[in-house]
Amino acid sequence: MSTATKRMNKSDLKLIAVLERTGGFASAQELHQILRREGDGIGLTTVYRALQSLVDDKIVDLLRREDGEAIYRLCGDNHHHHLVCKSCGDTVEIEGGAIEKWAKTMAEEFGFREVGHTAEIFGICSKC
Amino acid sequence: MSTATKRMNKSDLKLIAVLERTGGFASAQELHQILRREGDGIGLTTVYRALQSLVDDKIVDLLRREDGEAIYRLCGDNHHHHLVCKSCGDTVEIEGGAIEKWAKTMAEEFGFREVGHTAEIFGICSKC
DNA sequence: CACAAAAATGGAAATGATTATCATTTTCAT
DNA sequence: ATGAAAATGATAATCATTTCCATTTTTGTG
Ligand SMILES: [Zn+2]
Ligand SMILES: [Zn+2]
Ligand SMILES: [Zn+2]
Ligand SMILES: [Zn+2]
Repeated sequence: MSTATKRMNKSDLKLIAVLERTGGFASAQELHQILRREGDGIGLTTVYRALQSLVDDKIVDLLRREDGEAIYRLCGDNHHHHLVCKSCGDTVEIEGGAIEKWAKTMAEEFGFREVGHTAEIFGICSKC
Repeated sequence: MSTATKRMNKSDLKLIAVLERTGGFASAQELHQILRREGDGIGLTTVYRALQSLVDDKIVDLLRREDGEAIYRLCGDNHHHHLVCKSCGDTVEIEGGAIEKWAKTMAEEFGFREVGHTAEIFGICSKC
């Protein structure tokens, strides 16, 4: 059996730990700030490098915020979607069962692989 | 009959024309270069402004390249979603029947009104 | 342990897209 | 014509991400 040697340096592990702890998505800048706040003097460059390497190894997912900023999350995290109020900003986390199925079906139909998706709902909440 | 007042200035029309002519997606920088090459001295600022306005008016779609750069494309009037190849950028317009239902259901369940949604699927296409 | 080679690190500068400013020009209604 | 409002575009400012490069840490070997 060939061993898929994972080289995982200290920084990689740190980033994984933070991502586990925070859950969900975070940008490189945010992750860097969190680590700094916790007393870790890790450099921004290293954060970017570690994230890049984790993405290459398919350990974290890379998506984009609406403004184009890269955001990362641990692969395999059960993700959820959001229902956001355009007026007060209140947000509800919702399951996306139907979406997951839809994305998968569509991707298959058109022969896409390594598929991901984004989906958000926005409107005016009952309080507004 | 209510008048759907569309204010459409010269620059907006230029951008629409270029997008029609080129078809597919293009970034602001690319669109600017194309116009320049054709002898139009339009400024980059104006290109960004026009595109932003067209996006607001739902006349063009805004997506993201893999590197986060914004790309624009004329959008058909009927609401649809996209299946985008992360590698070559090829895009398939798809119907979102399941999504529409999901968004509506979720919104109702949580008492939201004036609801909209976004949903995109991305992956690697069969050619890549 | 000693020591050199390789890997990792991080500060500073460079890059590149997008946005903010602001003075000037064009459009428009009276 | 004429003043107000909208549009324009050059320039500077932002801000995330990359590059560079010098320094530090880790690792393998005798
Ligand atoms: Zn609300
Ligand atoms: Zn989902
Ligand atoms: Zn492709
Ligand atoms: Zn839809």
